[in-house]
Amino acid sequence: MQLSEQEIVRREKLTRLRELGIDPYPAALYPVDTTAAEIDKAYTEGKPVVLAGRLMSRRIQGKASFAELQDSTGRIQVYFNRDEICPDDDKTLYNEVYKKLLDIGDIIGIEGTLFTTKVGERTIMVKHFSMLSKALRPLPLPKKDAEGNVYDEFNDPETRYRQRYVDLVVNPSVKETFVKRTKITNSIRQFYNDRGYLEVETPILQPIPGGAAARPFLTHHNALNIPLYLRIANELYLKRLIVGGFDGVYEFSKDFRNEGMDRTHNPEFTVMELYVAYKDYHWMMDTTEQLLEQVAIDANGTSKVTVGENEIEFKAPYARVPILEAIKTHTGVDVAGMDENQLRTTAKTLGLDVDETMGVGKLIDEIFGEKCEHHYIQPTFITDYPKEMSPLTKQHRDNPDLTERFELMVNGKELANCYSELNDPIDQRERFEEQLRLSEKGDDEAMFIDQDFLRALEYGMPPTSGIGIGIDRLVMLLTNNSSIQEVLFFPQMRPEKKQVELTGEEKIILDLLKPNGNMDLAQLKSQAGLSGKKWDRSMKSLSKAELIKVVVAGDQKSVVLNS
RNA sequence: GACUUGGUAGCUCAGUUGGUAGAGCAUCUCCCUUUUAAGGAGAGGGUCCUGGGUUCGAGCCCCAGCCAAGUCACCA
Repeated sequence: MQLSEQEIVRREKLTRLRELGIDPYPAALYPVDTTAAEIDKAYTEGKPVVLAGRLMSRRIQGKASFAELQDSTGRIQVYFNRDEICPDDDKTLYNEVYKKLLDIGDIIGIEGTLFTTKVGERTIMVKHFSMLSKALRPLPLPKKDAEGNVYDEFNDPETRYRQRYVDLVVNPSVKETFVKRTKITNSIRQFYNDRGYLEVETPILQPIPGGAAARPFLTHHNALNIPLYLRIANELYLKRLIVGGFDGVYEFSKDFRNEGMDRTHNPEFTVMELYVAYKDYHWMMDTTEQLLEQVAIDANGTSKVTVGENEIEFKAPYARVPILEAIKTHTGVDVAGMDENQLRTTAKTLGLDVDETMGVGKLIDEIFGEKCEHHYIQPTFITDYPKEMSPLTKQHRDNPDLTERFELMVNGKELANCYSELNDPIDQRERFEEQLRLSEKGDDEAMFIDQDFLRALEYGMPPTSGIGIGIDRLVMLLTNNSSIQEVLFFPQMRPEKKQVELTGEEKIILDLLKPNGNMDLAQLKSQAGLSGKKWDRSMKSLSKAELIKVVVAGDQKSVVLNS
């Protein structure tokens, strides 16, 4: 491995620390009794404290030095004075260990007392310090001036996502986002638990990927010798639990979809799904607006949130607009009652790109998506979707062409999706069969038929309302982030390319091959002049790294350089 | 998948018409006992993303590729 100058220096310091009898990675616990935030909150002049954290900056002035220590709660200034740390004649601990062998990024423990400097900064006067973990790589060092301007910000998205640990250490706002994410999920749990709903866990590995229309990830179980899919949704399992007699169940479901990635899509993402028996979608609207108001307040202290240019008010109640009315409002066209051909003509008139394979449902969805969706900045329930696009939803009580479904739009995007769940097993079977026909027509997103789910429905499922809330999108809204990668600790990335390190022997072989690109094996071996063992090892590792290939043609063996 | 932009020191970034690779911070040496983007003096540090090509000469021009971001397409 090629080390940078600074990494070499830090490794040398590691050796020197050990020579001085200091373990740079001690095993014993460190008796921390406070945190940076606690000190700030309950400051008492002269109070003795013990705390630990990462050294984030240093201002050395000869025999005294100020530094900043960062723990999980924030930063606190610490003061190292030579004669405080080394009261005797031996000044090694200050002059050498502190000044020379400690680096920014090292994790240390300190014992000291609180005091206030001439400039008025609350500070810890260090009496003893301990090395707890030596950092061998230098951290990026963003700096902030008195006005709060950040200099040398660590902001390259690729490095930030690949090395989130570094991002978290140096960018406090990143940490805040993730703390808020947990506050949000905790708030939802609290809200549902208070109402007596049960948090459950259902299979992630599913033999039939049901409950949504999406391309699944496929894997294989060796012992059973069957294909298994990573779930694209957990809906059908939660409904089985409603059949089983639970009145309310919810799950924070990590779902997986094998589709494109962009600012709002990651291959794995989180949906909170809730199913409650004896309720309908009107009840779910009432409940959801209450939930989101509470969650916004728990996360930010207010029901209002600024998202990009918009201010969004999560205070209940939210507007409720039937989808056909939304289309009428934003296009001037009343599409109610139109057949497929009329809708297609309408869509074309509106300048939309539609084709012959689209049915009534997809056409309406397309018109809404292109012409209406982006208008709904404030939370709005769009209701009563056409039947064709909702195979798991109960038919509308007043209109057989529609379903009892809503999507919650916020900031021009879908945040949640809810149905009065279809519980008529015969209707459900017919809708699945319709999906099967779509699939045979070439719709690769049509749903699979889950026979066991149908069997469960045949035993009887109470009328039930279910909702799925996109947690990543909710967190994006409540933390004002426009990219899903900013709300996932470890967003999916293409793996970094391995740096292939060649040994001297491997380089000799490659250099011999370079002029012609290939060579007779025996000739190459004799020219390389390596021992049998070294030859063998080098050739194996070069082949494994796919740098060379051995080609056998009858008795003729030759080595080819891969381009 | 298409297009656009980017990849240069540990970090953030300059780099002119193609002519020996730069700054700030960080690092190292020295000075400095209440500083805070501490300060002062000096030094070291580079696979210019990778591989080809053009050229006397490429960080810069051309071709191919890798990685990322953005936009679009796809995606309930």
